[in-house]
Amino acid sequence: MQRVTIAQVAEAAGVSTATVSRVLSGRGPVSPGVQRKVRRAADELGYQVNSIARALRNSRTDTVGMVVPSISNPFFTSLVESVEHALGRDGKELFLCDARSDPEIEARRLATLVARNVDGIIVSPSHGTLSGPAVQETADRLPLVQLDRFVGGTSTDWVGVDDIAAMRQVMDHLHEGGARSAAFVGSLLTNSSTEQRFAGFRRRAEDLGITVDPGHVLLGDYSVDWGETAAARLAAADGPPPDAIVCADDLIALGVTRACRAHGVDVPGRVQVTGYDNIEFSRLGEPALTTVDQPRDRIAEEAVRLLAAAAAAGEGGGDGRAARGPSAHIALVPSLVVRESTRA
Amino acid sequence: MQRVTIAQVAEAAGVSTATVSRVLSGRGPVSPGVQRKVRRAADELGYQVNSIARALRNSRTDTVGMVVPSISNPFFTSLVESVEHALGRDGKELFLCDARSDPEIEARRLATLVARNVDGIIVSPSHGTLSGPAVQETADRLPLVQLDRFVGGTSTDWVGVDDIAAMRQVMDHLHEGGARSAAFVGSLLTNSSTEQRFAGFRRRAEDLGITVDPGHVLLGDYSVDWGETAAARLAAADGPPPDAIVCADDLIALGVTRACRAHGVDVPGRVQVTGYDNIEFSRLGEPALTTVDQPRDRIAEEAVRLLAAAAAAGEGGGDGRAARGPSAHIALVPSLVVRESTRA
DNA sequence: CTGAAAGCGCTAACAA
DNA sequence: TTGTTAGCGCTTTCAG
Repeated sequence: MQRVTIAQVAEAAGVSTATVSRVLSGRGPVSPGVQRKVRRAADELGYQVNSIARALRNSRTDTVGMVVPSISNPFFTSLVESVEHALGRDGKELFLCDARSDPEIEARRLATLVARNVDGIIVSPSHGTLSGPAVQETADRLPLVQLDRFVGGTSTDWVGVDDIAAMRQVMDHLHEGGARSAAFVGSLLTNSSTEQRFAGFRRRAEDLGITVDPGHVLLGDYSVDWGETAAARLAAADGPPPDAIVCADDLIALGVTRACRAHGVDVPGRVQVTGYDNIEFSRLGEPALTTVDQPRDRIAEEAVRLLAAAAAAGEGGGDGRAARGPSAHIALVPSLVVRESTRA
Repeated sequence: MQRVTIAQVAEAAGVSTATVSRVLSGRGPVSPGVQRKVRRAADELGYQVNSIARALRNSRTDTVGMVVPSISNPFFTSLVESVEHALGRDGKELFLCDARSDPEIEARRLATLVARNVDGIIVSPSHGTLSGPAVQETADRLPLVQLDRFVGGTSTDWVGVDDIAAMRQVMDHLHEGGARSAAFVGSLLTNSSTEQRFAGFRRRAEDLGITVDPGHVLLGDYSVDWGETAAARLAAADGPPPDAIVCADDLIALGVTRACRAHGVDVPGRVQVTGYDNIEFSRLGEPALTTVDQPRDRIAEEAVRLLAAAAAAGEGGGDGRAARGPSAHIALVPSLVVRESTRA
């Protein structure tokens, strides 16, 4: 069962391949009678475009590549869903890649996407510095938008949230709940999310006079396990424990609350805990997490818009990248979702 | 910045495009000296294959398409990870599609994958019957393997677990824990997972003399919300409540245990609860879930193997599909993971 | 061992 | 309105 080509349809309909192409891609004038004939022949033969051939000819694949640090992190999967949805409206497809939080794999993925002639790339870089070269190199060849995280030393469009502002809200809320000291649990400072969130945390803590013991800053990775470990360390440490534990994401916070429960530490009575991202499971912890909601749909929409704009500019303006103006940095404002892990 | 083509490399190296192709694709004999020259030229120009052109020429994309009902279900994301990993070893890429549990979207996705000339398709059909036509039609054109779920009336390869055997283990375990009656919470019986699991549940319950009140079979969808709702309904129903609640997946079970906690129903003291899939979050519930672990890596490996075999058969044996023998049905044996939501 | 040339399936000038 | 033709970038006979 060979695939049906446009030539076979043309023969069956008694017209030229050009006409078939015009009918099926809906471009160019064709008389209604011929249109019907062609369509019928195509249907009968079960014709389906060969989008590889079309892509080669048009040098456009109508596909956008997306690279995320980890597909098993619910935050990224929901971001992927939002992006896919936003692309769907433009009739574009998404080619998804998982970098496994490894800049090398990430670089390979990016190269693959370039080789596959995707029309643009959306990437949430795994590493705050090591991801730089590959991201920049890719951006030199294709429209590229960084999402959520970004990497230093690159000049590309970026869409994400204002982590500093978010942390301000978190700290103010904890302060109102009576927190006088706080701990921070995040990942190693090798990605912009943690960096920014930590910076925001530290800055606002200072403003509010909230104490941050140097031993109360624990950096590991974005996982439930790390949250549990970190909480255990805080419990075991000398000196007074913190009134609040601010986590760089919900997975960590879920681990922290779990460990607190296991050790009989009351949340939020004894210690308040906050997460970040508002993943679906954040309300399932015990107690349900107070967290920061990122406007994923908006983020995705903006990213898709920027990509489309870049693609348009690239087509018109001669040699692509260089033609565009300075890169856009769009920071959306996240909102605090208060649940039961903090004191209202 | 135009993309570098093989022709430019050829010119720079002072050889023909054929030679460049031979060097870069590693096929055909080329003298070492020329090889070096070509490679250097390619590096300097920053050449990268155009896999679209290559795919058109070879009619092979080295890409496998995968369609899952929902990318936000952690079970499927981990299955995706396993598949991607298994494919990576064969130098193949994964094109992932989310069907949003909608057979129509699913059909479109499948058609797109065919149009894109993927080398094969792995699909976990959204619906037990409505997914049929599209899956069968796709399977007539391309190597296709159904994963985890399958759809009636199709003859394609399938890899999954033996749900009946799994449920036997679950029921035996609950029985040992003293269960005399049980409820089942699943999705509407429109996919094979729920069907099989329910069948296994019912059959073993009968064998063991465990009572199943007709009102204690609740069907909704695979979500935490539905689990909560179902638990509330069970609590509100007349008559004696069940000793055990068997859930068709972990999300539902998470919802059920959450609702039990909210209503002050002791798990597993008052009622035992089981999940299915062993997603990462299953151990985070309160209490941690007893569940069924699916051997995802094995499932993924088998699927990839079947796909490769089908592709090989298709190439050799004239007209693809029809040439192959009867389809393979591989049911792996899952294992029970006992945690705290049941009585040991 | 290397080069010339055909062609994968499609679309877009250009002609008719 | 329709057909003819060239060519996207690559690989692969077939000659040399």
